[in-house]
Amino acid sequence: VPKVSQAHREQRRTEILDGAQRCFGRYGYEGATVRRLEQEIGLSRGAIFNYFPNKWQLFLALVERDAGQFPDTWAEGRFEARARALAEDDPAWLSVRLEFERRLRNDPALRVRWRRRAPSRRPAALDSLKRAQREGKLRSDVPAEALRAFMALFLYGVALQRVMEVPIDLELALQLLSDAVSPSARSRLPGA
Amino acid sequence: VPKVSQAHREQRRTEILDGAQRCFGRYGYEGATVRRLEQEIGLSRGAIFNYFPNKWQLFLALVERDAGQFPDTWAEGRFEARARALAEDDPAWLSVRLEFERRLRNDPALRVRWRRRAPSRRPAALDSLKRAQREGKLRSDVPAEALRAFMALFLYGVALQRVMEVPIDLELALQLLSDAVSPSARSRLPGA
Amino acid sequence: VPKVSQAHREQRRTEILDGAQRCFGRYGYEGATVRRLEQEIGLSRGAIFNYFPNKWQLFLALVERDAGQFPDTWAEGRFEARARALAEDDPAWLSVRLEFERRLRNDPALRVRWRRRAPSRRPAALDSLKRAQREGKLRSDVPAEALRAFMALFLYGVALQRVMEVPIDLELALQLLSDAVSPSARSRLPGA
Amino acid sequence: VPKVSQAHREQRRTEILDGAQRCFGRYGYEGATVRRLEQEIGLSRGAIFNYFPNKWQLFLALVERDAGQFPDTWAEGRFEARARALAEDDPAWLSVRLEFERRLRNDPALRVRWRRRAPSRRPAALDSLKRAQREGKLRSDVPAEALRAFMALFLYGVALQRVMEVPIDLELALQLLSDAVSPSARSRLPGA
DNA sequence: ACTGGCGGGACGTCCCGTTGAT
DNA sequence: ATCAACGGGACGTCCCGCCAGT
Repeated sequence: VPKVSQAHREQRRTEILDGAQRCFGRYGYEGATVRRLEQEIGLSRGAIFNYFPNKWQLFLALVERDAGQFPDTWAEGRFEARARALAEDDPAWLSVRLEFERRLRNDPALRVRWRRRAPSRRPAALDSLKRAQREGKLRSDVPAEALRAFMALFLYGVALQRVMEVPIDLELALQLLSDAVSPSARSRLPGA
Repeated sequence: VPKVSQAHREQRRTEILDGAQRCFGRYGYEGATVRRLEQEIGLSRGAIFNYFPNKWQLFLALVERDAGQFPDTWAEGRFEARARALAEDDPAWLSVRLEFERRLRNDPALRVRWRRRAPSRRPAALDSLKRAQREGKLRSDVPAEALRAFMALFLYGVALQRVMEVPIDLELALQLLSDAVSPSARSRLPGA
Repeated sequence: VPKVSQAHREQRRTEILDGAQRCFGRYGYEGATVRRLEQEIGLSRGAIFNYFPNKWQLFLALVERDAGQFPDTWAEGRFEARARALAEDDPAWLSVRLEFERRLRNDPALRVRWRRRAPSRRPAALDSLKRAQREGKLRSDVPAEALRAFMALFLYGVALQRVMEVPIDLELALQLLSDAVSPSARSRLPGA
Repeated sequence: VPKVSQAHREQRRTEILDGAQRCFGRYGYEGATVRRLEQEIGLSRGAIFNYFPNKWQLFLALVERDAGQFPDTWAEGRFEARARALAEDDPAWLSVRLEFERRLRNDPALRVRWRRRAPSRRPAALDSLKRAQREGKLRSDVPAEALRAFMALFLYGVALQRVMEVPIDLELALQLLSDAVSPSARSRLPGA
C-alpha cells in the first residue's frame, strides 16, 4: 500500500523541480550544493533523493522539463509573445540550460543520449513560416529557413541580453525585426 | 633582484591565463579544479599561485582580460567582421563570461566592484552609429540607440547560437539584418 | 489482541533471523545495509524493526541464536560428525561470529554483557572425554583438558580452512587426529 | 625536483600501512573510517591519499604486505616457531585477512585478480615435508600432502583460537601433533 | 622559481531509524 | 502489521591553498 497518493507524489516532484530550478539557476550546477538545494526546496536529502536517484538526474530531469521553453520551439503565431516572455522571465532557466550545453559540448556520451531523446522542433516551426510566406505575411525572396534562423537568432539575442542584464527596448527591436522579414523588404546588399 | 626578467614574468602570466581560459571554458569555474588547471597550464600549484593569489583571482583576471571581447564593444565599421568572428570563435570565453555574469547577478558586492572598473563602451558605439545615420548609411526614422540595441542583440544571438551549436547561415542573417537597418526600410507593422 | 497468532510471530522472527544471517554472512555487519537486509529478508524496514529495535539488536539476537553452533560445544560422541558438518556448512555463520568477536575484543562493555549470559560448555565436554579415557578409548597419559583443547583446535582449524576455502581431505585429517589421541600413541618428541 | 627523499617516502608508506593495520584490525574495513585511520596513523587525509589512491587500495596493499604471514606459507623447519608466533601475535592481522577473505568469497572479479598475483607457496612446503619423510623424520604411510594439510590445519586452529581468545596450552598441543605425524604413529582407525 | 607533501573543509551519497499513512 | 516518505548524521573522496624543501 502506498503511503501517499499518486497526486501527492507528482506534486512533490514538481516542488522539488521548482526549487531545484531556482537553486541551479542562482548557483550553477556545482554551486548548487545538496544543502542549498535542501534549503531552497524545503525538503531534506532523504526526501529529494527519494524522487531522484542523484543530483545529476535531478538536473537532467529539470533540463528535460524546461526544454520546451527554448527559443527554437515556439508555437505558431506566438512569436512576439514568446519574445516578450523571454525578456521578462526569470533568466535562471537559461543559466541552467547554458550550463547543460557546456556539458553537452564536453561529454560526447551525454551528447548522443540527449540528441536521441530530444528531437528538434525546427521542422514544425519551418512549416508554419512557409504557410505565412504563401499567405503573403512574410517575404518570399529568401528561404523560409533563413527567416526561421533569423527569428530564432533574435530570440537567442533577447534571452542572452536578459541574462546579462542588458537593458533593451523590446518593442522597437520587434519593429526592426518586422522590417527585416516583411514582404516589402528587399535586400540592398551588394548585388541587389 | 628577480631571477627572471620582467618580460618572462609577463609571458608566464599570459601562459597561465591562456591555459586557465581553456580550462574554465571547458569545465566551468567549479569544474576547473586546481589539478585540471595545473595540467592544462603545464605548471604546478606553486607556480600558478605565485602569479595569482588564488583560483578566484585567477578567474577574475581572466574575465577582466577578455572583457573587451564582448559584443557591446565593437570597433566602428567592423560590425560584420565582429559577427563572423563570434560565429567562429571558440565559445569557451563566452561560457566563462556567462558563469561570471551569474555570479554578478547573485553577489551584490562583486557587482559594485565590477561596475566600478568596467565602464560600458556603449556611448562610443552610439556616436559611430549617429554618424552613419547622418551619412545616409543607416535609416534615420528610429533613434540611433534602437539601431545599436538591435545590432547588439543580433551579436548576442550569434554568440549564444554558437555556444549552443545551433547551425546558422550567417551571411543570410546579415543580409536580413541589413534590411532592417538600411535607410529604405520602413516599418509596416499594424498601424503603419 | 494481536492480529496474528503467536506462532506466526515466531515464524516471522525466524524468517528475519535467517535472512539476516545470509546477509551479515555475505556482507559483514556494516556492509549489510538495511536495504540489503530488506531485500534478503523480503520484508520492509517497518516489519523488521517491528521485531527487533534496531540493526545492532538484530545482529546480537542472531549471534546468540548461533552461539550453540560453535566448536567448543559439541555433543558427546559426535565429534567426527561435527567436524564433517563444519567442513561443509555455509561458512557465513562463522564470518558473522568472527565479526562479533572483533567487537567483543574492542568493546569492554559488550564483553561483560556477553560473558555474563553465555556460559562456556567446556566442562561438559571435558567430562565426556574423561569418561572416554577411563573406558580406554582415549590415551590417558595426558590430561583430558589437553585432549579437549587439541580436538577443539582441530575443529577451529577445519572451520577456518572452510572460511578461507582451503581444500582439505577431511577423512585423512581425522585419521591423523585419531593417531594423536588414541591410547597407543606415545610421545616421541626429543627427550621422550 | 622531488620534495622529499625516496627513503622518506618509503618510511611514510610503512608508517601508514602500520597504522592502517592496527585500525583495520581493531575496527574492520568498514568500521575503520578515514577519520579513525587519520588518528591511528597520525597523518591527515591529504597525506594518506597522497600515498594510496583510496581506502580500498590501502587495504589491499596491507593485505598484500601481510600475505606472507599466513599459515600455509612457512619456512622449512620453522613449524613450531611459527605456531608459537601465531599464538602470541597481535591477532589484528588475522582479522584483516578474514575480512578480506569474505570479500574474496563475494566478489568474483576480486577473486581472479587476487589468485593471479598471489601464488600459493604450498608446493615448496610440500617438498620440504617429502624430504623429512625420506629422512625418517615424518611418517611415510600417508601422503606428504596429508601431513602438510594437517599441520596447516593445526596452524589455522591456533590462529583462530587466538582471535577468539580461547586459552590454550600450546606446548601440549604441539606434542599431540607430533604424535600424529611422527614415524611410529600407525593408524588404528577401522580397517587398520 | 617552482614543486608537491600535507591539513583540514566540504561535497555528493548512502545509511539508519522514525513516523504518519494504509 | 506493514510500508515507504522523510530527516539528518556520517561516510569516502576530492578539493584548495599553505609552506617546507629543492
